Amino acid sequence: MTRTSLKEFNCSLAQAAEVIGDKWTLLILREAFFGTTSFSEFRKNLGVAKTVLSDRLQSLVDHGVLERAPTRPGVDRYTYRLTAAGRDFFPTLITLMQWSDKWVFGPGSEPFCVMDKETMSPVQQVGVQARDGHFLTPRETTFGPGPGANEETREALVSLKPGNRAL
Amino acid sequence: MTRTSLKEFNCSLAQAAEVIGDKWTLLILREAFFGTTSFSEFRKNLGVAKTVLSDRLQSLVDHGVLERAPTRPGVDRYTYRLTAAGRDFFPTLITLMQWSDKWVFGPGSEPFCVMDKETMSPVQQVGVQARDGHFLTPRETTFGPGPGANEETREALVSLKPGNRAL
DNA sequence: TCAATTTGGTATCTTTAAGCTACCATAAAT
DNA sequence: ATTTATGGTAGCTTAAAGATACCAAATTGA
Repeated sequence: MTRTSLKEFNCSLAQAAEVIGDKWTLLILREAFFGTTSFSEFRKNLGVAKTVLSDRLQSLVDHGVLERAPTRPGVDRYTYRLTAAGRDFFPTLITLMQWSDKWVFGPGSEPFCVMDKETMSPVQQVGVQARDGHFLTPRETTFGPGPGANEETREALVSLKPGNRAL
Repeated sequence: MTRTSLKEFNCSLAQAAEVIGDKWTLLILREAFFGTTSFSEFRKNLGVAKTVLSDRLQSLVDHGVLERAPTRPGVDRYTYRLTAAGRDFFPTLITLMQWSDKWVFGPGSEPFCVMDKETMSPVQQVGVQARDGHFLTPRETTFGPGPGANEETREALVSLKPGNRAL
């Protein structure tokens, strides 16, 4: 009855879910982007239980999203910092924020504003773009096997015939 | 000791986390985008426990991401379909997939490929763009209060001085 | 300089959620 | 007429969430 792990899924989304598919993890990441680096700062800003914070930080370090380093050599104070892989979650977080801004808070009630530092104008709505740059709706896209698709993935894909897309 | 709810957080990310901050929910959403609409199909494709599936589908319906409708009138067979809000998670899911493609599977081992249906060429890497369309790294962005920022949010923002961004 | 506080945890315990098995009524297929 | 699929609910066991207590080292304040 062990909790099912998604590690064996031949699916990128499942792997991402394994890394950040958890409420506190998402908020810890947000804090990291805000510049939080120490255990106590995370705790103060999020109000999360120490045990849970400890667990999630460890998991993020294990997954290569954060790195833990002594704040000063020889002293057991630690600094958690985003790795390159961690910084690459930036579009994900922004997209999630924009979703809530639109569907939870609604236009005119957004708590935060993310801006281009240079011009101080808000960033664009994030979207999926075709090669020529125009934005695509889900209906205008389709899925195919990638180079790393295994037999199972291929089978799953043939069963979703074009007409099967219920979007 | 009730599990802390994020509903009261004046933060878009927290609200999004409340809706999809769960592994199975993310995979259910993926399936919905693949065109899955029935309880048994979700179950077959994901291998998730019925109780958990039932719970997550209900939550997604409650949050307005999916809608449940009788498959045929008067018969208790149901069809789960993405709402407009649900379809708006498309960029989020694609961004997550692209993250794993890069950091978990690596180039050349991607299980799936998302394509523009018209040209059958892969979609672009999703990113955060400035008004003029150029892509922004986290370091090139900054946060400010939005129109819906409350006092707590404003206070949290002043404490993150420019130099405080540890990116 | 000595006490108080902060930091970054771990250990233990209780409550809550995950997920397995069994069951059930209706509907469709054979 | 019997079997199989659908869309669940109930009940149970295990695992995770989160509160509390504790601790040693470092830092601050009087």
